[in-house]
Amino acid sequence: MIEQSAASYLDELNDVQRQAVTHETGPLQIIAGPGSGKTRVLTYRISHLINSGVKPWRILALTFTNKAAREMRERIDTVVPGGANGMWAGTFHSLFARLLRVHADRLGYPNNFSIYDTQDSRSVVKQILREEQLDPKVYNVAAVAGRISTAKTRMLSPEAYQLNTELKEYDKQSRRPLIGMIYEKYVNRCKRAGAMDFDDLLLKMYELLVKHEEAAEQIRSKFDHILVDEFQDTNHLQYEIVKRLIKYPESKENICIVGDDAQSIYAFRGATIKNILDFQRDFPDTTVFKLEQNYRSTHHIVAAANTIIKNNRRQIEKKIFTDKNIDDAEKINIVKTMTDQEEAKRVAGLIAEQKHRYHLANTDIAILYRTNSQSRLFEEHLRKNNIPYRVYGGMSFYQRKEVKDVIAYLRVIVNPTDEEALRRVINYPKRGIGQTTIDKVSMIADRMNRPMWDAMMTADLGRATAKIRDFVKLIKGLQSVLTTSNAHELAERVVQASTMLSTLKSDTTIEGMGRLENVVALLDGIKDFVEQDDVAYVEGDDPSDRSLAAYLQSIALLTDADEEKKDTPTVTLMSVHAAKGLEFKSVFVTGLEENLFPSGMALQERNGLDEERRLFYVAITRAERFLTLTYSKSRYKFGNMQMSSPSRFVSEISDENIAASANSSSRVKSGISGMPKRKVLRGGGAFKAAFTPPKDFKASPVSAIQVGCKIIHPKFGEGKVQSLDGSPENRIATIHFQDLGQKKIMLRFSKMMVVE
DNA sequence: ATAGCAGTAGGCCCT
DNA sequence: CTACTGCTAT
Repeated sequence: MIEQSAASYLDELNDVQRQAVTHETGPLQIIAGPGSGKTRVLTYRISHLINSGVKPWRILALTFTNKAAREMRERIDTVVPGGANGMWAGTFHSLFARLLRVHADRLGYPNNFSIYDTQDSRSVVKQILREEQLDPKVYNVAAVAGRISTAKTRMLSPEAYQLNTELKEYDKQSRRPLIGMIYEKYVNRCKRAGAMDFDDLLLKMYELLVKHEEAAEQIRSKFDHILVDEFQDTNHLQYEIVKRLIKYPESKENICIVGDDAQSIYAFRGATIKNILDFQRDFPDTTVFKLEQNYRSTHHIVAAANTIIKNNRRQIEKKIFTDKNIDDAEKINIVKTMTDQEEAKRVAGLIAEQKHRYHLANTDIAILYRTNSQSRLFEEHLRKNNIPYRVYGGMSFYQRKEVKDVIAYLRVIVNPTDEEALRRVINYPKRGIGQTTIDKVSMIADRMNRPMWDAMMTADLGRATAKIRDFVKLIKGLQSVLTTSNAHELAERVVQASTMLSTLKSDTTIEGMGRLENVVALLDGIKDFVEQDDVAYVEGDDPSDRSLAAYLQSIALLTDADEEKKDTPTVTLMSVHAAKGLEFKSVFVTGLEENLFPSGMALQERNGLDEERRLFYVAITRAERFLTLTYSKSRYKFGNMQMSSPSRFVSEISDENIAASANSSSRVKSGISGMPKRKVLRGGGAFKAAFTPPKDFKASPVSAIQVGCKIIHPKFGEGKVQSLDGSPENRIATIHFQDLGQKKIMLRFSKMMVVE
């Protein structure tokens, strides 16, 4: 029986793929180039394991997005009908959250702990900064939260952070010496709120495995096989956890990691290729397979990808090849425009043309960009051309205010100590509880060393006491039906009882109606969740956890890539990061300009350019047949028109793979030498403070500002650059202004135009 | 003490 | 462009 079903799928594989799929026990590493059938190998391998008698619930498959896990499940089901039932497949965060629900009490958290998203985390930091009266300009919220996140990923406790000289020194240099103290307060706040942030889901899992042997043993013994997808994008902490799950006495070390160092694009948030190298050290018996045959793209695209990635230093050696040597395969098209507007217009036009000429469906086409803010112009022009599209990323459904509000109510009902959720709804809809009262509650809570909720139930708050008690009563009333009603019924009660529904209904503006629609859509979504019963059965777990807590957990950990498709087939607009793992017949990679792609920030970081190049590699290898690269000579940035030069990546592609229409004249070599010369412009220098910039004022890129340049500053007027100081990203120019004398200016924040 | 408004400063990278 | 801050009316 095994042989028969085996034959049907093993025949679909090439030699290397088959060896990887049928490899029996012991550590396994699969290096998988783009389009090399990685997902197929992974799903067939799991199917094969199940066919050979491994119980699905003893398999742990860690993916990067929930969508990837879902698709894996579906594909396994087509090979082994019903086979994926009970398999542990999901993201690191979602599976660990599930395991932590069982063991949270050992770590001092309630089992119904909340999950703080990035916004919540920042809001906690902001509270602390306000209380400590730290200058928000110096202590930038995002930067502080970023430092805390880095510390957690490096497994440093607040105490360890305080003792780490390197971190201390860095903080001192960036004039934020108190980050260690803020970190400590942050951790206490989260703990008091019974909340874990995204990093905690990993960190606490690690803590559980290291410090709580009984729980660790229980978790380890659940799994016979562990598979990790996109291993190149895991961070150190994730790898440490995986190691502790699989390395123990008598372990068969059935671990399979799949990845491609050339597609590592998350170093900026701690992913490290070092994990791959460490893996070979930690598991010396590892069998390695390299999937090098590309089944996705034409030879032009594969050739371009190979040429580009060769420019990177140190990488695992491999040569991607294809036998799709179609003679008339379309070469790569390069489109150059004068403005970003025109770029969007051309792309929309080309899409219309391709659809017509090659009978492409909307879903065959994707527009990729480096930053989400670039989507706006494409949307505009696609609309003009009546091409349906869908933008992924950016503000997702669950990040909208009204949706977050409903969810915040639900969070408070499940876990009233969740302070971020509480703060969100304590005065929404308006019930006369202002900042002063909230601050007072917070202070009392601090003194009691208890959650705000406790203070709200008991403390005397003067005039506001009655209002607060009413709110407490509202929440308690909803809590009392928590066990008797399902998540959907409860959510309906919430919007009624909180008067959110009537408040929204009374708003008859277009936006107001949209908000109401969103809330209704959310309720529908909760209903779907409650009614859906095809969720994996997991041995030892509640087979059908449709509870409100389970719902909240599932939505807290959604990623951009998980957004559901609408019914209408659409053209896809997304960032290159979000496009990882996807493929399209026709791909437009846009905004290929220096300081955009590669991004200016990345260029200043060590190894930043290499990561940008890998990102470009990922972008172009998404294409099956048609690849169009676009760039513009100018672009609006920060509300200013900026000149831009073509990305160096474009010139790294060999001419033989580029379509003839994109002749040499459009292939401008990158560099800023092409800066147009400008006449000296005299602004209204007569009044010192009231300088008005000339009409054709255009900010020049920072790189264009050199010692000796004459510049015009929009406020200070004309001046001459005396000297440049500081790091490249924090370049400080000393400028002698005609009217104001010497001034030091941070180039990052000011917009100046070079005149000579 | 709270709510709504208007002006302003900071900031647009990817999770 | 937008998310905060401070002001003013209630």
